[in-house]
Amino acid sequence: MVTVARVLPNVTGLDKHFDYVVPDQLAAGAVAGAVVRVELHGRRVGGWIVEIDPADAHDDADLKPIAKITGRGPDPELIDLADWASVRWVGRRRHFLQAASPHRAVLALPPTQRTGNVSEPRSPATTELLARGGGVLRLPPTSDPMPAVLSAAATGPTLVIVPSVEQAMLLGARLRRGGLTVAVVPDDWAAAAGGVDVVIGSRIAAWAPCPDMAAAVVVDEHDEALQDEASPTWHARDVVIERCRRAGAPVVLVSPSPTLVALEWGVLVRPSHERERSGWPIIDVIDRTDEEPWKRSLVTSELVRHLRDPDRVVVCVSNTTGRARLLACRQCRALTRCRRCDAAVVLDDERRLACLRCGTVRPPVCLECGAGRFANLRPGVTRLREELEAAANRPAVLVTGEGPERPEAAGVYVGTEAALHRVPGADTVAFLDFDRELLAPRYRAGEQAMALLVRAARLVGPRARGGRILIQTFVPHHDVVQAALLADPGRMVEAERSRRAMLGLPPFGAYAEIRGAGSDEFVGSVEPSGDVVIAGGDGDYVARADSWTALGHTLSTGVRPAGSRLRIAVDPPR
DNA sequence: CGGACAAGCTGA
DNA sequence: CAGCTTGTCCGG
Repeated sequence: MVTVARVLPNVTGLDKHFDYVVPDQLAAGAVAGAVVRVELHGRRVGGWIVEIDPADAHDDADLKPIAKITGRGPDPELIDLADWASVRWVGRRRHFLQAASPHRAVLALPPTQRTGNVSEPRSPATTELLARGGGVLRLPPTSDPMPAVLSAAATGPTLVIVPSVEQAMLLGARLRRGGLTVAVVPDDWAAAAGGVDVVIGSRIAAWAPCPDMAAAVVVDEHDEALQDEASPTWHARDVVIERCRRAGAPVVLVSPSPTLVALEWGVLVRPSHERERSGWPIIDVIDRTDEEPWKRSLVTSELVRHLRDPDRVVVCVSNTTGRARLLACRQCRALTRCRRCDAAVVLDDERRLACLRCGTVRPPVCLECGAGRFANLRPGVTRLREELEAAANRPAVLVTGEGPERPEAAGVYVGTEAALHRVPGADTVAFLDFDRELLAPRYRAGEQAMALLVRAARLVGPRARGGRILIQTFVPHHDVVQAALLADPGRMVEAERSRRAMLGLPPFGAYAEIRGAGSDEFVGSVEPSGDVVIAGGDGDYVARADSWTALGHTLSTGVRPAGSRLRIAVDPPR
């Protein structure tokens, strides 16, 4: 009786498994998840054992032997999770198994190093949520997630996801100083697999080993960095939720402004309004409808007053990279908005007003006053820095994605969103043209705009330390603006919920974009089923369904044409 | 994916 | 019909 191992080769474009014989001398390491090398079509390729002695094994006597066991890989639970994710995000299993594997070969695991030492103050709210089986914890932007993580770690081995590698290293170091054993993945993959108190990392940690996992914490659940922007567009929050559901472990999603997906998934616990308010900076809303829109100046008198304060470091943010143009009625000054979904609309080639978010098209007539002439409010690009420098009477430094990682020190910075990442500290953040974020033609625009405010809040600090955010907008009563102003992110939820429910958008529906060379053939090969609707044409499609499983299973029946550069993006962030 | 091989095309 | 290109299939 020979042992047969089913192997998934780590070869791009091939998502099939093959059976091999396990030679006696390799029997010890030939377990499900092991990283191996096998001969395939005359070449040595890497791969993973996905199953030992499968029931439907290739029964030919001439199976080739496994050539080598390279090292450890994902446990069987993670292999199953990769199968689930390959349907959920219509990706190849290989992609997820790679995420679940160490970067360098791991031959043996270090011994378990668990202390269970949790000494520092914890978060009673987290403890309560964990006891209830998990949920959503809203914390103001300037408060520390560490107590929540400690509360989880007090229950046993804990998986922690944070948005960036730097945050993982920082929080990991703090947890170590607190006496816990910590594996920062992917570097400490072997230690994580051996067993530690806390396994922590960026989104890839959703796939990290965490034996006997007792709980998981996702820090900054709203952060876009938790989703892979390349296809498959998997989201670490959703992977962790499914992983913990299977393992019977509770998850706590922590965020200053939880997404609608999180709020639909679990119960919300939030701090007292006083505590939440004190954790936000002061928000000043500058209503731009007070000015003449065709003057196009982003340099308002209120902004100038702040720029001229020599004691404050001011960061001015204006995202000029976006394509969406902003129009206002020349007669009544009202911003042109979509009648159906409220997003900003643009003039298309046929001089109609087109919504880039929901596709609704209407004649070029102002909804407020019926006039037919519009002013383009799109501001200038690099000239802005000069304008602000002149207005501020002190030097202003330009900060963009192309510039240096650390800009030279200055009192005034002007830049794109990158400035919020690169400027080391500030007293005031001014969003010169917040409507571009707020009304962007993406269904998550509101949440993404709120995420920018959260980032700005962390840069300037809480109101007690003088932290201040200026928001220049034509829509001062927008839910997102009001939510920030009142330090109550819950205020933006209801409107968002009903809009998404009406349009069948996540979490009330599932959708995916299919585009690129080969998409016409792919869409033609999909077997229609259930409520899945695919619309579009000419290499650009949108598929919709009531649920992710229906969508994923249906799209998985599609055949990717050989050599196609097809991109299937399930719930893409942008 | 990338090699093998079959079918299709060309020029003598 | 050799010699070459193009396309499709398959791998254990």
